[in-house]
Amino acid sequence: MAELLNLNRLAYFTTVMETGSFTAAADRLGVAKAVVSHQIGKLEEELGATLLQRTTRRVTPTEEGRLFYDRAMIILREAEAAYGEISRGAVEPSGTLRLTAPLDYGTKMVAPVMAAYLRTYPHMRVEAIFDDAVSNLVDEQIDLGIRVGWLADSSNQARRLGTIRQIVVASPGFAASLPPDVTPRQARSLAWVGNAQLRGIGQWLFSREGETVLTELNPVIMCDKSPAALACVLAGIGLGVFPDYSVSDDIAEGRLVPVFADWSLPSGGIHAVFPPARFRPAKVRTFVDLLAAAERRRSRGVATA
Amino acid sequence: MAELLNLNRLAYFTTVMETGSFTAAADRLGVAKAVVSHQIGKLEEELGATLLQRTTRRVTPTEEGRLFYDRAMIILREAEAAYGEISRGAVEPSGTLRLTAPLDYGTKMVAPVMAAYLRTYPHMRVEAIFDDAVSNLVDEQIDLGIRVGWLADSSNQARRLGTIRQIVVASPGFAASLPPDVTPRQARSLAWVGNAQLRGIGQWLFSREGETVLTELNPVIMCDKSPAALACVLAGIGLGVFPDYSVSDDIAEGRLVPVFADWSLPSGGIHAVFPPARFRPAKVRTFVDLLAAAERRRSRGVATA
DNA sequence: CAAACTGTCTGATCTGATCATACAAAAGGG
DNA sequence: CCCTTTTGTATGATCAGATCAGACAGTTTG
Repeated sequence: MAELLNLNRLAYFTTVMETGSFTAAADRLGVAKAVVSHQIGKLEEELGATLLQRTTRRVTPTEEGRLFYDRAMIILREAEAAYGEISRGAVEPSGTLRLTAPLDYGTKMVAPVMAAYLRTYPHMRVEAIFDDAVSNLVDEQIDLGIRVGWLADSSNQARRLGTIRQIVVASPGFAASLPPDVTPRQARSLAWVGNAQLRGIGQWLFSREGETVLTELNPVIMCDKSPAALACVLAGIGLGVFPDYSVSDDIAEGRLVPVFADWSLPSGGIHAVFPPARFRPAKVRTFVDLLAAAERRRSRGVATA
Repeated sequence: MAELLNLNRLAYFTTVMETGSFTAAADRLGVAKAVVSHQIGKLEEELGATLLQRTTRRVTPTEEGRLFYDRAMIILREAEAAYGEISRGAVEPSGTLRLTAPLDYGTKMVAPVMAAYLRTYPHMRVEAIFDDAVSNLVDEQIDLGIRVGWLADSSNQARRLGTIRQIVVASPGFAASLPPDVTPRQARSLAWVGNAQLRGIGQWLFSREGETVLTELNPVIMCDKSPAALACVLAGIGLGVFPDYSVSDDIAEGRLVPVFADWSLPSGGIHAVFPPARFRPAKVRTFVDLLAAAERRRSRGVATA
């Protein structure tokens, strides 16, 4: 495995074969005649065979030359195809996109984007892993991770797609049972549905026009999965804190109502995180663009609602 | 057709893929780690895509990397095969040997060597052009030319295979009709069969132990093909001058007898001439070796006869 | 926490590709 | 037959880029 073949010389050789002249080949390649002459000489030396019979006037291939030309052309075509395929993949999505997203955000936001993505790029394949907090993008060979909340990772590159607001909601029935002038200050005395998915379980910071209230909630039920917690709130068990995207439909259709609507909780970010790489494949870039657009649409919708 | 792809980097990449490590790849390639790192980086830059995910601890291919590896392996295998095929051709005969030889020498000497050659290298093909004085080896794509007599060409490389002696012969019947003490001095008064193939038609220089006779012959028949001239002599029309190889059989079997046996005519050379080339293919080299051996055998046979 | 190993970076070095020019040989034109 | 043009090659200067040795930061392992 000692000596490497210098494959770059193949292009010189095939060009000479095609043009039938060193001078013409040099022109086409944009180098000096002497370079072509030298490179062909080196190639012949490597092969230990004469490829081209050169009179001062004409250059004709030997039998070896003709044989080698066919092989060289195959190699170059193959190489061009390989380079093209990969380089095109940098422009146009191709292959399989492996992504991961939190379950609730995934079902609400990512799944529709996946559908749109597959409509736009029908020959793509998508593998989605809907799980909260995936360990390692590199080990799992994941192209794209969606993280909602507050980024913990540091080594991965990330792009912010949007913002989540956390909203306190209750079923209309439960909301009606609350005192009309209730504020977060009475939070501890109310019935809460806890959601282990969101951080800051212990304390929540409510704020309104510079006025802030830091309070502990008092979960009467603690669920470790968002959909379960949501189901509890829908059932009228108590108040719950959820990211806007997961309750917006229920609010719009009257199944839930916001509570403390003029107060706000700390907002988190929605981030796309990528494994460390010099270049971002098109399949990832386009998907993230789609998702970001969906996020912008959503935030406008929320803003106007 | 502007930018050339640097195909040499493919070997770096495949080695990293196979060893699964930059360090191991560097070892196998016999270069520094930094070189491999740099070359892979350049390759990824050329492609505009990341091929290998590298943690400090492990290196895993991306989807593009795995895809590209397959293509790269095909290319490298193809290249190795192409180089091998040609390089092997420099050691072991392969392909087609195109040769040219004079008709008479060809039928007597070259044809048997061709037979032996094909027995030794059964997968070879030979194209023989039996014609006297072929114009241009390069234009006709001829690998090997046999020239008998006196070399005129200058630009081609040549190798001397042997010597021809020219012999004056006659049929036994015609020889019997000659005066027993006839010498070349009486040449002009004898009946000659002319052979346009041999040069020096006009005058012949006979020599014996320092004694020389320059004389003109007197052709009663002039043939432009050696075999025809030979047929005339065999028919007893007159004396003829022929190269030794073309009459040795007839002499041995008594159909012809030498005349002026103790005189000699200018001897010529038998040469193998080659088109200008840096390297001589094995198919040519081996054939010439065989022919040279046959010539040595012949000259010994003549010497002992 | 230390040791070993990873891939990458840095600056010096040097191979080898490239260039501009000159040249010999051959073909074509007058 | 001379002259011009065009061929591929030779030459020496120049420069890009490959290579190397060593240092480095990060991770895994014990």
